[in-house]
Amino acid sequence: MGPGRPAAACRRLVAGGDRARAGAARRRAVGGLRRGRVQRGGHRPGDDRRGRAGGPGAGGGPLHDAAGGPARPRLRRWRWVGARLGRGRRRPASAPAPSRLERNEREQGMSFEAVSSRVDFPDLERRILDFWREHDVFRRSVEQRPEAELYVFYEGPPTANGRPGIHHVLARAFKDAIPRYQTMRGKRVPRKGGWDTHGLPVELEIERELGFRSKSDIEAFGIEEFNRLCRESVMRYVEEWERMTERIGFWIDMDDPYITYENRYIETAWWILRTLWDHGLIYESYKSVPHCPRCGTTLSDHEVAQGYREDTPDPSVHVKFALLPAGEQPRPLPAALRGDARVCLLAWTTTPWTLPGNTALAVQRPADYAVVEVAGGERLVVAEALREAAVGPEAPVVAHVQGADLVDLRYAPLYDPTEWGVAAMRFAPDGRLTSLQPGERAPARRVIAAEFVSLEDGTGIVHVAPAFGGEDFEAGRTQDLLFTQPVDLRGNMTGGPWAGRFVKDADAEVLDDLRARGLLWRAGTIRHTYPFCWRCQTPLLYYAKPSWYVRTTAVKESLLANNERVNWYPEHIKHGRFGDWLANNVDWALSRERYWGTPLPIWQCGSCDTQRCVGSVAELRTLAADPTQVDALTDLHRPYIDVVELRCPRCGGLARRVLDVIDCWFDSGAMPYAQWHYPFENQETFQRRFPADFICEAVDQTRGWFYTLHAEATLLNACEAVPAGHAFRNVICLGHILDARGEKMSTSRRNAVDPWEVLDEHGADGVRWYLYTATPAGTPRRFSHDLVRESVRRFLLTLWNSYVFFVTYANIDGYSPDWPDGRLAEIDRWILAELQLLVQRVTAEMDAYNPTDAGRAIQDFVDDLSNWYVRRSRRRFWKSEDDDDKRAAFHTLYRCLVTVSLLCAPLIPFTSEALWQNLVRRVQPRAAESVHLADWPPADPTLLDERLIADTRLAMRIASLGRAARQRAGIRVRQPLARMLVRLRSPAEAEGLQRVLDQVSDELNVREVKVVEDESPYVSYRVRLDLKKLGPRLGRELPAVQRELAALDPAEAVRRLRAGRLEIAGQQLAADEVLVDLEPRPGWSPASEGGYFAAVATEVTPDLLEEGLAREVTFRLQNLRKDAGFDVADRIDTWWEADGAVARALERHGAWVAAETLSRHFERGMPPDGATLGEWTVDGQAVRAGVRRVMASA
RNA sequence: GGGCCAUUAGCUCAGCCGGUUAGAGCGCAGUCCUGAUAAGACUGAGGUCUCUGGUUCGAAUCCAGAAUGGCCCA
Repeated sequence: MGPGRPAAACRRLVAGGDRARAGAARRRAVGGLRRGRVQRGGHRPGDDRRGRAGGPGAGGGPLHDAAGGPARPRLRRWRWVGARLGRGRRRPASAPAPSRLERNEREQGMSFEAVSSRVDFPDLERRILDFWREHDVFRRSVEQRPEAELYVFYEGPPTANGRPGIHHVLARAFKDAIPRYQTMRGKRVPRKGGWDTHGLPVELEIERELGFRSKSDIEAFGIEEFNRLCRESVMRYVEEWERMTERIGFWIDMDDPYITYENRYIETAWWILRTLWDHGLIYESYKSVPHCPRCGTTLSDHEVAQGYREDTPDPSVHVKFALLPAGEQPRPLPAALRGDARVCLLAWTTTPWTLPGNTALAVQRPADYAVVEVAGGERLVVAEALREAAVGPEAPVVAHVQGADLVDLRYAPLYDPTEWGVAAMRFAPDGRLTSLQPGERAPARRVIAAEFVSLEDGTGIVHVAPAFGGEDFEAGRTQDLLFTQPVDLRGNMTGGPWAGRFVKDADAEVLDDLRARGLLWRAGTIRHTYPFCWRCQTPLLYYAKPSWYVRTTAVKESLLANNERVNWYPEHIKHGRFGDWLANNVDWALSRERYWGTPLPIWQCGSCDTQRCVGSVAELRTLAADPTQVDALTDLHRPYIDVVELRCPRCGGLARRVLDVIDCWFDSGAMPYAQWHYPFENQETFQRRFPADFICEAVDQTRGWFYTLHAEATLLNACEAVPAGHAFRNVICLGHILDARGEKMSTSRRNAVDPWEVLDEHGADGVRWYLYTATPAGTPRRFSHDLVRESVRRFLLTLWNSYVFFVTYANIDGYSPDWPDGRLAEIDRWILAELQLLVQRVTAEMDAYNPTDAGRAIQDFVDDLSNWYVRRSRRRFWKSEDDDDKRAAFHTLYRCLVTVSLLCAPLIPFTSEALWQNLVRRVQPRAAESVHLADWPPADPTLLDERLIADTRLAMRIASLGRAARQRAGIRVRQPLARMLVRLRSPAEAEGLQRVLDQVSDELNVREVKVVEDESPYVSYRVRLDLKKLGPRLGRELPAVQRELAALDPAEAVRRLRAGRLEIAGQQLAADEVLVDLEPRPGWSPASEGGYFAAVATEVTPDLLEEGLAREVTFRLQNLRKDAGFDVADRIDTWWEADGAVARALERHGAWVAAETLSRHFERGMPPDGATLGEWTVDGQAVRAGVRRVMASA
């Protein structure tokens, strides 16, 4: 028997005896597990082998019994949560007296409910959900924390107009993690749900269902019924949202949510508007606005921002505007433009349909314009800088003029809509548009100078149509241009040959017409970025019309200043995307000419035009011409509110409401106030819960909710109506989930992944874990089943298996956390040190709103726990003596698992709960009833040992080197080797490795690991400079030193270096400034990496060989046991037949093999009938064996 | 046209306050280990660290420019 083996052998023998004593309970636990495997897996290969090997007798006796025959009732292992919860249901939550069943199990040593490694996470999660529901865990987790320790979370209301997609799961997963964490940190985190119910999306859904094509369809149908349908449709989706929300474990109070369509919510919105109105921050203006012709409404800036589409094809046309003859000009023509030939100004446009609205051409005053001659003697005027691009290089230039020379010249209109019956209008001195009075002369169409004219594309001459573009409108107002609007709000031409045509459809016909008239110079197609309606995908038109605005530009500086108080994650959003947005702030277009939304509370007098803003229902009643109309209102929406007329306080006339509703984004930004019906109710609650500590949404909300929240807070704060100018202190800004093609997922694009499919297959925790750890919150991520599956396997299953391992052996030994302490082994102190590091790290990351790195740290820890701690410690759990070492191992693993379940709780609430219930709650009745009612674990600095962590990392690294060395020599690990040499990077490392050396030798199956400094007998050398140290010292001298060192004999260099007298190129080099690598010599199999060197002695002596063969046979026997379906703890009789070295090995190491395989008898000879047989070739020899289970005597 | 972010192995991602031979997981090939593990280890194949310049003794890392992609703005 080889050195070090006898003791292990003895321990194993005793272990077998001890297991036998553990009795029936254990067999129920572990044996049942085996049965479950067969049942769940169906027909498995192992069954076949067993049948063949065992022959006819295999069907009866103990085998039959163990395989799940009728002899024992089946255990409900898969329902452990349910079983546990079932009991919990019947007893008062606060009086956890152990049931008789529990006591029985305790007496039998069953500390924990048996669990299987073959876990069904979705099933497990459903049971946990039942548990939470029945024990009201969410509510209690909030209410058990002191009110004084408030942590405020705002729920960004989902738009309830569509089904939830996987991208919503992402947002809700992140929204959930932080509040759960803060709760465990002792904070009270109320989480009031909310629903965004208003707006175009909802209307569109109904329009689609009713088959409507325009607003007039709605009017004809009736606003009352239309809005009723809108309200109903919203409730339809809310239910599915609630289901998804619960399923993924997002804890939010959905029993008392704020709903933006409720009267009290609307009333708060009115209060906000009234407050702003009183401070002059609301105004009406006639402006060019982005208009959706299908929805028939203005879009706000941030709505437009949602809908830009790149690569949109549009006409790209150069159009000729003929100058009027000299006689009709207000001043003499420049010489270059005189003559008989027709002179045209060449303008470029991508919207031919706007040409009928043209009333001016703009040039840049200081720019140089060329006059070129083209076919037919016609002359074209175009900016010199763009001449070649616009008319080609071949056209001869006949003259140059300045932009200034062109200003004020008159040209012939391409079309004159006034002839089609379209009103001619002009701007009044106050900026408002007025129709021309009869007899009033219209402003002439002429050339103007403008700043916005580009010399980078087009022709340097810009077609101006004040009815459409924003710059055009402003030019019209400031330069007194004629205004004609030949297009209606539905985007149809209102007169002329194309009356009734949609503008985009009219484009081609306009071009045909111009071509026929010789006014088209060139027509092509351009692909550019163009805005579309963010919901209905109709191309937007810029259209001049009256609209209501919030004067956000008045508080721009405050918006910026208040942003400084917000922590953005990722940080770059703050001064990047969001900061830029604020810096480029424009007034908020507030009104919408729609139906399902918060009614704009502005009434205008029919006689004197006086406008007033109403800030509450009570005020409305006081002002109403007929207060009973207000009393009768049960719904503040249109059309009911529209009938309320006010008595004008100035002239006594009747005032009617301006029929608009407001931008639904304003609703969402009103949420901090409106969710409490502030200031009409809950003043104190509001004060305590403003601003929020935390919000979280996807990055598109920078222009959406993040902005509206921030803007309304700043505006109200500027009005001194609320105590802070920022609505949130910390915000996680999530990157989008992309589909397989890398495109953003969204309901409107209909490419969203169905979350149910993913949740049903992988479980919520798996999905959550993937979402947290795959990429940092702010970066976009692709989503696929495979990625989630991998995440589950890599982390959840690893954690689960460590947990199963613990429970299995804890039950065998009747472990209980109240066992006395053991004496910690180095490996225990190591994993506990790692655990402290983990606690610190996870705490810091969660404090920094970084679940990603928190999760990754946990994942790394669990990997170490499973693949080093548990793997290396297995035998310590098998040992039977109730000694210090075993207790230490159990306590250590227990502590790790419990702590991990706490650390994971905010991220994977289900699995954490499962661990907690079984590991903690079951054996410690006074512990928190749920992991989510427990406190966050503190780090224990006394357990933190950085040195030990470094030493163990080193041991792992050396073990890896050793495995590589074995691999290279082709010697399997089961074959013991005599020696391994290790050369480390420093004496300090050598010292550190000493205390973990036995982990290395055991892992590598070498009898001795020797750390050497002078490795010269075994190796040759290679030397390199330590650049990190020498770089700063030597600088430019470094390459020379490097050259000379390379020329030196390495062995000589090492000798001199160790003698402290290595001088190269005039530089004295210290021992730690040169790195020495080692190269192999015969008899040793080396491996080296990163300055470390290891070599195993490759000689296999007969002694070593025999021990290796004994191990080999042991391994085969263990597999045979497994195939036979024996329980881990079953004792067996073993017969074997072999010759030669194998026989010698088994004779010599028989006792050890017997102990390892729990063999009561280990005999050479023919196995009897009924034994399970195995036959193998080991070391070239045939080996046969048979095993038979010994009936338990208990 | 402008801004922000990204670009590292076939895929998903680390690394990035400059340092020697750039890593992990998945996938692939082979070998091994294993009575907790549907796991694990080792080896191999697979990288011009997007490109071009610059700074530096030294650049995946810092700087400038470009390209590509995503998001946002105009």
